[in-house]
Amino acid sequence: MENYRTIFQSSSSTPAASHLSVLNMANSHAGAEFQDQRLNQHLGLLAPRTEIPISYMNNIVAQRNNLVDVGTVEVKPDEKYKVEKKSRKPKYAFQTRSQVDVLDDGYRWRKYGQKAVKNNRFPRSYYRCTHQGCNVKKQIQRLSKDEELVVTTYEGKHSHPMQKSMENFEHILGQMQIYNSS
DNA sequence: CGGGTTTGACCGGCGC
DNA sequence: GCGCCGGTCAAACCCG
Repeated sequence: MENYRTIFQSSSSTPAASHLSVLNMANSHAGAEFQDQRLNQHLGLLAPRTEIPISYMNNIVAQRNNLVDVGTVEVKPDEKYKVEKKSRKPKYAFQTRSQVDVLDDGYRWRKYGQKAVKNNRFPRSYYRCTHQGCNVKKQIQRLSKDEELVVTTYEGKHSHPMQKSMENFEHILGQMQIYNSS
């Protein structure tokens, strides 16, 4: 059903590098499209002009041959992908190691659902951006595989600027533990 | 009262 | 067609 795939770093990495991993691609020819600016905006975490080391994300994409599809998200066949092409929204996931499920990412969210998902003891939570007319959603899911890992998935693009200051992002960045391939 | 969350119902897609 | 699964709705509820 989902028109994207989530990719995790192979777990065969060294302990030091094994924390993190993710990201996903909004479409099948992903790599080239991950300009920092766009990724930042789509994530909805940052003001457009903020400079942050999100470029690490690009490294992950560039190195995606070393990544492993964890299979948590179904991938649509190309046929269906084309059908949905015009209506597709950007969709990004990332993973944090954190005690708390919901990170303060600077936007206001209203929870509209919670579901138990198969093969996971933790429920998945569904949130919508509360800003009038803004259609962005996100899902938050803690993995039972590794209880400290929280996957956050953003869908859509905010139609408005972020209200809160940028400092909030710092602690998220700290938690993101982005895999650095170097 | 106004905004949020909780929670079971509902619904559509998909596989059998 | 049926049942499972994941996503959403919405009524009830909660709280400042």
